[in-house]
Amino acid sequence: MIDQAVRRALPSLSEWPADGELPPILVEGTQNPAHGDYSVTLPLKLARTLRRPPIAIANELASALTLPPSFGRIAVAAPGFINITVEPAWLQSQLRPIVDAAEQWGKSDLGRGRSVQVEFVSSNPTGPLLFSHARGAVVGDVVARLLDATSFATQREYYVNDQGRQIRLFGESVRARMLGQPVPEGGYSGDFVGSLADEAKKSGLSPNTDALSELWLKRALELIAADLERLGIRHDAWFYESKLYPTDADETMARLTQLGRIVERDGAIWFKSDTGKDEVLIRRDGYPTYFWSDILYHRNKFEKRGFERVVDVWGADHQGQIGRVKEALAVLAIDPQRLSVLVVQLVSVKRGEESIRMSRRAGVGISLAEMLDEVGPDALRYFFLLRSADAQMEFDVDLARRQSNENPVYYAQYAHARLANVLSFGAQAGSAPPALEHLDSEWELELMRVMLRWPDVVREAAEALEPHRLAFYTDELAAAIHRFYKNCRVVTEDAPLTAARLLLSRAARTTIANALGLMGVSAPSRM
RNA sequence: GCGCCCAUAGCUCAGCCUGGAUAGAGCGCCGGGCUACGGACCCGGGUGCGGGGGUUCAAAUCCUCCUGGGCGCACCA
Repeated sequence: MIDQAVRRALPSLSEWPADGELPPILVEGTQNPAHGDYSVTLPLKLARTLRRPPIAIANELASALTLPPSFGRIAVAAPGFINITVEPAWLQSQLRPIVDAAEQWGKSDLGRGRSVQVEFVSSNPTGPLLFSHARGAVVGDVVARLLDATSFATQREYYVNDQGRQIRLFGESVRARMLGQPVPEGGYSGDFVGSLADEAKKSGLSPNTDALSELWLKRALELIAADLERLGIRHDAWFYESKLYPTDADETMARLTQLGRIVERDGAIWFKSDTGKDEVLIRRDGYPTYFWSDILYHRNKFEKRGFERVVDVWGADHQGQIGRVKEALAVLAIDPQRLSVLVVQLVSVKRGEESIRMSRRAGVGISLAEMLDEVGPDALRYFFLLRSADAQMEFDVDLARRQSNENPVYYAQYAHARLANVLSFGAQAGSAPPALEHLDSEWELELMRVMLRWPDVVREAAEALEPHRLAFYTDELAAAIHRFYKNCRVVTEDAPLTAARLLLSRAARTTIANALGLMGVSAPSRM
């Protein structure tokens, strides 16, 4: 709204700046409340191109700036800021709409129904999920929730590697176990293999490798889905790699051959890259490489299924593949910009004084289920969301399982529980028309200001694909709620004031419930 | 050697994309706070942008070099 007002006022400047010279963001929030709620730094930025003192530009722009009458006050500050302070009356008038919007509060039509796919987890179905998969799972899920909340038609997909040499090893490993033979080279051992062998024997399944591979896949995916379910995650689609053969593969191979991108060498089939580093697509032994199936899979997403955008959530150890997948897309005349790859950095686990790195190569296997037993889904999710995905992080198990003020997830949940409690306590208070104008203490005004940022937070987090912004916002909101609660008695003898504070409490509860909800963290009414 | 990520308070991390007015939060530490809706709370206390150049009226933020950590660079998965 303010942004538009600024844009409308611009033509009044004696020297109208070219549109292309305008920065994308004209209005920003201030850090210091003394400067008001919003500030416009445009005069400072324009000073150079207009060759005029910034303060003069600020004065001219400010005098042309018209805001809705009750909205706020405009002031110019040296060396060329335009500051805007929102009026309490305007803040107070926003409470009822928030309560009425309920779970819609914060949602927007940013995406306007455009289709986007979020592909995440997609871990090889070797068995139950490991803790090392959890971060990507949470990040992907919350990205999908953000896209849902901003009106994208979102699909959550899990890509299943059910093709290639590994899948044969599954069956061979179970077969070996059934027959009491040694584990095949590169094969698997352990509880999962044992239980599958038992199941096959009981059901009278013959030790046939293909059938056992199929059984493995089925059971492994069930376990994975169950682990994800406990984390509050459900995929809309499970896409099997084997679906890409032979049709997609043949079509794509024909296209690339026609484009002169295919070369045969040393018995293998290669992709000719502009980088000078060619990549194998089909190995000498006839099995496709991951690169080849990645190409087929992404072409399938864009061309066959018509997603406008695709978000892939990958682990840091797959970073190197981004460039070549995008190159292949470009060669196939698919705009690589339509693919966003979120790289989630590695997590190490800290227990006591000991820190263990969860890299795939290190082969450290703490199962996700085990960790969920220990810390629960809420703490797990919230901890991952308290870091930006592109920073390595340390997961402190002792802290996550601690039920005390040291654990940040309780701070936010407690704020919600407090509001729920005061609302049920206040329900007995008689109804009176709320005296909104009495919500004028610093704590009440601050709480309203924080609440009203919520839709911007959702939109910006969705645009940037940065779910951690939700967690930081939630923490800020919870702080404002706690301060309000401590300093403003809600239920009092003063009925109109009580009604007003109850309305504020309802609006705040709506906001924090929606914030926790978008993160997939529960919002308990008592704890 | 090449590519990507990271380096901000004692610790764990936001802020960087889109430069702006005294750089933030949690934990830990010290000191305070309940006659009333839940003390898992609130209030006060402070030290910091890894280093060097550069661009700019203005740099944690942009460019560059360096240092230190992580992950890749397979006819592995």
